[in-house]
Amino acid sequence: MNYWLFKSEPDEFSFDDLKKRKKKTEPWNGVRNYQARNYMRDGMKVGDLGLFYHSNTAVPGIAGLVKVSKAAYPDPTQFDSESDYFDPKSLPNDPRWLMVEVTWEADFPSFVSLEELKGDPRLAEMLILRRGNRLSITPVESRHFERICALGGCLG
DNA sequence: GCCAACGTTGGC
DNA sequence: GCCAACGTTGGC
Repeated sequence: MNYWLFKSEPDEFSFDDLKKRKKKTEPWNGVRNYQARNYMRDGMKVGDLGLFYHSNTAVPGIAGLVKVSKAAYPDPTQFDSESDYFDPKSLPNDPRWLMVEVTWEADFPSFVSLEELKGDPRLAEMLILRRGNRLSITPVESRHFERICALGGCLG
């Protein structure tokens, strides 16, 4: 099993929004970065767990847990000229962008703020904490994942 | 294939 | 709203 971090701006789509979705599931569309796409394509398997991170908001941090419920497949928004995510250079017979689907898995009894993540020496090497990191999807080491779950009061 | 210019991200 | 950091673009 692999672990991941999914960034989302809560003003656009929050962890609570996910919980309110039908089947608590949402296609993770709109990823337009090759490295993030490759993580989805090459690394993500159904059943992998993810940390749902709120970015670009007053108190950034991790709101809860999601599970990858569908493996990578072509993101239809790349072919939709009405969509913000439309990519005229992507061809239907050779799609450039992929997405997975994520499903709500568990709330964190306590939100784990970015400040808290930064303050924990055990998490110092996390990709998300590296300067200038802007990837919307990053892999998470199991030791980091477990530590963050403990901070959030999840999974015993 | 270099690299300057540009647009975006995201914490603060 | 500022701005540092980064990815992408496109002229050469």
